[in-house]
Amino acid sequence: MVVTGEFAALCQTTKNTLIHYDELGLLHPSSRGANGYRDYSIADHSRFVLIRALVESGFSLAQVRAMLDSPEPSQLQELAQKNRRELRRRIDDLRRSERLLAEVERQVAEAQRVGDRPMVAVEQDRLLLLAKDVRGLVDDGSWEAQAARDAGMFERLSSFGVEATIAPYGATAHLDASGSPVYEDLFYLLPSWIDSDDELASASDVRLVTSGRFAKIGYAGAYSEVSRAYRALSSFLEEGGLEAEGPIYEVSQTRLLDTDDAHCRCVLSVRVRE
Amino acid sequence: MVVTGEFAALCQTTKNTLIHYDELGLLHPSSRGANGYRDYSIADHSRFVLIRALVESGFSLAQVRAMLDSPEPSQLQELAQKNRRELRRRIDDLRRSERLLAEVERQVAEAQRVGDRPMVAVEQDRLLLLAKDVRGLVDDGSWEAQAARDAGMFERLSSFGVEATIAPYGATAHLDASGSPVYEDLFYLLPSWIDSDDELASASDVRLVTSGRFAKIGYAGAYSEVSRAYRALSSFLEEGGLEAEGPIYEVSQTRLLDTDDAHCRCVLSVRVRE
DNA sequence: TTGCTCCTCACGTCACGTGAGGTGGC
DNA sequence: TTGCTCCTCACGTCACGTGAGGTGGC
Repeated sequence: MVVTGEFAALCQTTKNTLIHYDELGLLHPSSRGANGYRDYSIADHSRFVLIRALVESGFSLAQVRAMLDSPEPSQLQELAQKNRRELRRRIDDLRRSERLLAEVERQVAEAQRVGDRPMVAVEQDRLLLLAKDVRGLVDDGSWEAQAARDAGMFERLSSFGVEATIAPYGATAHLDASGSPVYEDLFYLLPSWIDSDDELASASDVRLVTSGRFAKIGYAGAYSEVSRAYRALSSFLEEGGLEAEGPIYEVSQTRLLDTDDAHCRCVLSVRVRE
Repeated sequence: MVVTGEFAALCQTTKNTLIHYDELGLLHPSSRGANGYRDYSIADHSRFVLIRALVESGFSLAQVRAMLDSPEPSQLQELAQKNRRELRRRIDDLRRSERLLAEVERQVAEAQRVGDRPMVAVEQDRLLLLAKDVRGLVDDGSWEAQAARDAGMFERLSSFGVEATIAPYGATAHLDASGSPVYEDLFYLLPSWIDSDDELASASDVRLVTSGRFAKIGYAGAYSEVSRAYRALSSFLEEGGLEAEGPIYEVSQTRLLDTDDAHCRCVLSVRVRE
């Protein structure tokens, strides 16, 4: 007598699942004991494994039941083809998600590596996707106008795939007389696996920041006091006799950790003349 | 004003999902109209896309909420790593399922191609997994003994992966004086993508049927009358002056179509001397 | 007014999971 | 008797889907 618990262990599943399938008429045990105990056979195991394989291929329990109840060859063929296409789509989606998670890991590691001690490091090429009309994105005029801009930005972002949606974003800035930042362009930093060789770099809203030596400093704290990091960076340049070239890039590396103004983490970097 | 329906379209989702997330506190619209209408902003879109990316990476809504509520870098890192491993596992599973569906397609196509007209065709190498103690698998002595055999067979089968579970199965046979089949060994036909080069071929319960020319005939009907196919195959050999060599392989190609004895589809094949 | 949206309950669905209360075999 | 299983309701869960009944803007 192969009873429910034992059979569940053989099938690497739970009793509840077997009882559920029994209730649905998907898998009745081939016999019952005098005491009402379910008694499974090898044929039941074959059927169970088949059911599981189909369920994991994306069929619903109802579909599986229909297939096992009236197995028409041509219909089966059609279903298999349809589900295989669906499976391939899901595999592609999951691969994109995997890249997303890899990017999250990379960003968090980077944020932890760059502390609040300034340093000079070599950066690779970086692609910035510029957000037009910065004022409109920071302040907001009318909701309608913002919605229209939003729609354009949404589309442009999604054209880079899901990963772009957690792309680090930031702004370019220069310093005013008092050493406080004045922002110029808002941008998204495109993921490093996007190649800068192709047509992208020539798009009007994409800017390539070529590789080179950059002075960098990390900042974690309230966003309202980010200017302290700017001052620390200035002091570092001055003390090291380094000459800045071009704008300062303020990048919020980890969108995920960036939930309110009180807990902001970002990295400032500026190119230094060789 | 970017209202629920409009925002849902921008997000490629449904109103219900947005309302659900609002109720869960996962994504409150950044403001409400005087009439109670939800009003979404670009920040809400960023948050939504982030939520979706995380959900599709395998996080539950509760997990996503926890991450967005208190984003601890080290905890996030850990979660991302864990989910990435899980994702890779799921991708592998889906790829196996995809191969399973491809095998289903191949089998159904094969079953439709081999009609009930006998023919001679070249077959590639085939690997048979032999089921020991045929009598025990067909008749059954005690349930206990069968369960013990089952367990062994189950394990052996699962060692070939999920696809093996819909592997065509069958039996070898020879003909008695009246031209009816006498069965010898029960076997499973291992999927064609399993390579015969490795240690497999030397296992005691695996038999390699080398490639060559085979006489074949398909059969669809009640299993109780399968001997008609055997007789048709015999006649075909006789009329063509072909000499059979070795056993006749009776293979039920499509486990999926094989739900009861009344609707059986199988293929008979036997090697012909060159 | 018509046709469209929006809102809030409230219940349904899918594939199970989880006790609750009672029985059965060693 | 103790400790284990088994059984059958019945209700819970997760991520939404689906009307039901009422309101609001052009």
